[in-house]
Amino acid sequence: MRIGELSRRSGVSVPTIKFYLREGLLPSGELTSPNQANYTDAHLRRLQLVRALIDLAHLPVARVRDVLESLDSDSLSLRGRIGAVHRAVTPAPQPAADDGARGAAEAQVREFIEKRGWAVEPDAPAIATLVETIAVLHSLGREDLADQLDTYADAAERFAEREVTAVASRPDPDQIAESVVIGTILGERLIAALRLLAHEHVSARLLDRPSAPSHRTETTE
Amino acid sequence: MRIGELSRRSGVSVPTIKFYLREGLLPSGELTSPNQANYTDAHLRRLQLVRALIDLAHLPVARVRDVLESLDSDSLSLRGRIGAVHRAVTPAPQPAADDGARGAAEAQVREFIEKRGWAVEPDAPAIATLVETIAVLHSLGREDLADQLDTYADAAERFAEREVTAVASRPDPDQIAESVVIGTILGERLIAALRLLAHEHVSARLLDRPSAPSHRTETTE
DNA sequence: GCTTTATGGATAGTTATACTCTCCATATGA
DNA sequence: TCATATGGAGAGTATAACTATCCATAAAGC
Repeated sequence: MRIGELSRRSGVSVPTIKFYLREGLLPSGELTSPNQANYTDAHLRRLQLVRALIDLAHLPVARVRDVLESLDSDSLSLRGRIGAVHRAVTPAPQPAADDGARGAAEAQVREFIEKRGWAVEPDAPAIATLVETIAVLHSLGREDLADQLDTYADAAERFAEREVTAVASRPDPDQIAESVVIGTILGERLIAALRLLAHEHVSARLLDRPSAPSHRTETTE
Repeated sequence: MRIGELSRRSGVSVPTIKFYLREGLLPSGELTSPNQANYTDAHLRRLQLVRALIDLAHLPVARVRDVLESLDSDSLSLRGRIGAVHRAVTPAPQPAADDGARGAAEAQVREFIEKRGWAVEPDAPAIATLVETIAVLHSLGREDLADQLDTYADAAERFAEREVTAVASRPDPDQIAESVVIGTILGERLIAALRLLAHEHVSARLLDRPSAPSHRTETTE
């Protein structure tokens, strides 16, 4: 197919597709003449993935490129791929806590990882995010959340076990690579959305039922 | 304190603080004369919260303003506040799936919520995100993830129960409001970071141990 | 065969966001 | 008293993500 059909089928405008081609988010089609190229279903699929990463996961274009590059390099093992996706997806966090709080958080995280027996590289980008988040939680007085790390980690471990198993069982290496990307990034959105809904449900159950008389914004059930 | 000290103590530059004042992210200090104002520890704290939302949660300034407005309106119940924070935090997702996939996803989500007995408003923003995410998962061939909704929801419910309880037990209504914001937004980062670490750990355990000789981070298989 | 539309490729322009800079009249502090 | 800081307002800047315009050529419709 040519760019027009690719555009129609994906819902992405032709100029935007051209932009993605320039930015390396989409490989160019096979040229049949100097100004005609042939795009395949693989291009369509890739384009859908790009839109998912940009529109749904809100990754910046530069990060999407990083993700896709690691996806296309076939010299990586599954574990290597997972690491590459993590690095592409997790930017080094802007420092948002003061150094004191960060130091304490670092110690807490180190201890936590050791207690858990988690085999992770000490410079994994997620660790920096975790440290910064905990440091901020402490300086904002929500140490209770930071102290529940194990509760969250238990669930995270269960998720990870299922997810890694599911991904590893795919037959085709290309599918594996793509699945890592999709599962890591869209899975996060899924969990976040469900958590918000659960908040609504639980707050309705715990807070409206027992006492409180009339709310306005909400229908009282 | 005056703006200089606020800047030194928060690590935020004076021009940026002025920008936040203009944008309504920070209430102005009490004027003692036409060009002298007095800032308090509450300002410092608010500023730290703003930086956390911007640097750590990557909320755009306009969203931060929405969040803080709902935080400052004291006419809302706890449940109302939670809803307001959700709305401020969850942008309507860009359509990233085709209409067919979205329709199917909508049905799946409706059924799922009913089966769970979750009392949520049908136009909760998280539902739209959930629908769009599931639609994309389907059109990218990862229906297995979308089919595990209950696994994720079980965990989300456990999280929510703890979190809502913790927040509701705060004595001061102002603290409650702020806790909702912090817990909702930073809690998500916490969970996401732990999930990534768990991925690393689990992939090391499941994939390196069984067979493969020595990985270093790359190659082999 | 001829006109209209579409295409690949390149370059320039646009919009939005998040600051950052410059002024100015006034206030503070050494 | 005089350099420095302040509140407030307006203009300027950097970056990201498109969007528009050109052009020579190719395909499609008549």
